[in-house]
Amino acid sequence: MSYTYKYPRPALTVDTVVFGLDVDNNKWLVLLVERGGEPFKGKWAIPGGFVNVGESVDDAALRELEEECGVKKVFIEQLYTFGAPDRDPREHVVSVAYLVLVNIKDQQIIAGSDASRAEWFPVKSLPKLAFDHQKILAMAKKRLQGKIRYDPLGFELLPKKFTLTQLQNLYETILDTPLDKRNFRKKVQAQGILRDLGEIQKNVTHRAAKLYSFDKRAYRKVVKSGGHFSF
Amino acid sequence: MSYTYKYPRPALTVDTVVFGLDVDNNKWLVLLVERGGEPFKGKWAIPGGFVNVGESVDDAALRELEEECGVKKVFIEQLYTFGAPDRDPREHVVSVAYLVLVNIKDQQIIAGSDASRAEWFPVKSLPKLAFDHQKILAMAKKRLQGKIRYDPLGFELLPKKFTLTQLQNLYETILDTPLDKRNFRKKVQAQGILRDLGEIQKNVTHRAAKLYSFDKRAYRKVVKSGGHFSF
DNA sequence: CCAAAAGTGTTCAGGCTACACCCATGT
DNA sequence: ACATGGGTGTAGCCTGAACACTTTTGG
Repeated sequence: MSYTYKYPRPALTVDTVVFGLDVDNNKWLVLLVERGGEPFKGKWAIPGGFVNVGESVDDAALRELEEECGVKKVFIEQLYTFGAPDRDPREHVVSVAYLVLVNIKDQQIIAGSDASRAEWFPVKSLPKLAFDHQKILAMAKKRLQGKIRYDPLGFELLPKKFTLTQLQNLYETILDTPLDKRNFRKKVQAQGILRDLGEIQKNVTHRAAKLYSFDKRAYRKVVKSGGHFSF
Repeated sequence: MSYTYKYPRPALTVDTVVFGLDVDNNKWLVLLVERGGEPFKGKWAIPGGFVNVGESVDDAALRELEEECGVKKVFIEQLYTFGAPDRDPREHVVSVAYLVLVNIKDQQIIAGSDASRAEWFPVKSLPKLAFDHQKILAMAKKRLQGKIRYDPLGFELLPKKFTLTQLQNLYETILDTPLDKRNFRKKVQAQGILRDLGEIQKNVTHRAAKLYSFDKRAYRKVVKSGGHFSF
């Protein structure tokens, strides 16, 4: 079976930049898949695939994520569309890139899937990537770094229950800069969007920290009343 | 002639939201074209058209802008990609939307072109739009309102030489909020990115204001030294 | 008792807001 | 002279930055 059109069409794909955080070692991670076929066979790439006709581009991104890496129920947001005609050596392929954030602990189900292997890499030491994926990834990094300051995205990378130190480590890791502990805590707590769970860490070899969760409800209230988040 | 593919492909288009500013009447304007054919014949729409194979998506946007409205040499930036399968009643059409800013005075060459009429509409009183163009326009408005605060985009909407009052009016018009004159001037001038041209307005019936231009060179210096613009 | 991380306040400087009057020009 | 917009300074407030010690817990 085949499909014919009056004018030629570029192919349309989605690519999903999936970020995670190694909370214990403070490493910013990205999920890559090894390409099983040409071109760039054996090279690492951002997961992605073709958009089906009749399927929204957003849905295609979600579908590919699940098919290729078993990733489900995640934060996803459109990043940018890459449309240079030579970005794929075979033909003109336009790709809509997405930024995806996951809590690694929830997603240990990764890797096993399709033909291709999936693996987490530290953003700071990446292999050479296929296509223009280096460029896409660079943009995704910049976007996250920019947006995390004024949008409570970061929580997507943490477990549901987290300590203030973990939250601070997250910001320090993504922004690649040290932050003052007291100032950080004051500022975060002043926002009124953390719920103190009344629980503490278990199995730590030192004073146990209080556990918090992100209070989405409170956050929406803040936004509605004209306020806004800023880490 | 026709083109055949193994799998069906969505069509790919670009849509360009072109904003202008009526400096004399402080009106935020958008350029629309009247559709000459079905669907939505006779309705107003955002200018746009199909992406050619072998042509980058950005280039397609520039080409359509010029073909359809005679708009040339402008600020352009990718906005978002709209990919719902039902956004065009004929078939699945994915559209990459662009945000375009022009100085109306430079672009009086508009309107005359292609088959379709082009016309400026005040953003505050728009006709019903074709397709999902209402949604695209809403997004473009929000993007400009958001970005104008921390990126010196606004200058693209003004003539090369402008007064501080015109600049303030621009911000008040786009942000839809009144601003304090003294504070505005202090803040803007503190950024050090305006060049005092040593000229004054002509043909005004009151004290003539000094003319300024945006100093791109100085701006880049500020950015390089870690600073940033904020209106 | 030692190691390791949790938790907590104050001071200072710079930026933001609010606010009102005189100036230059054309008619 | 008057109408119209152009142009200017100050004081209070709030926010952000710098900075060090005590507490809790497990080993």
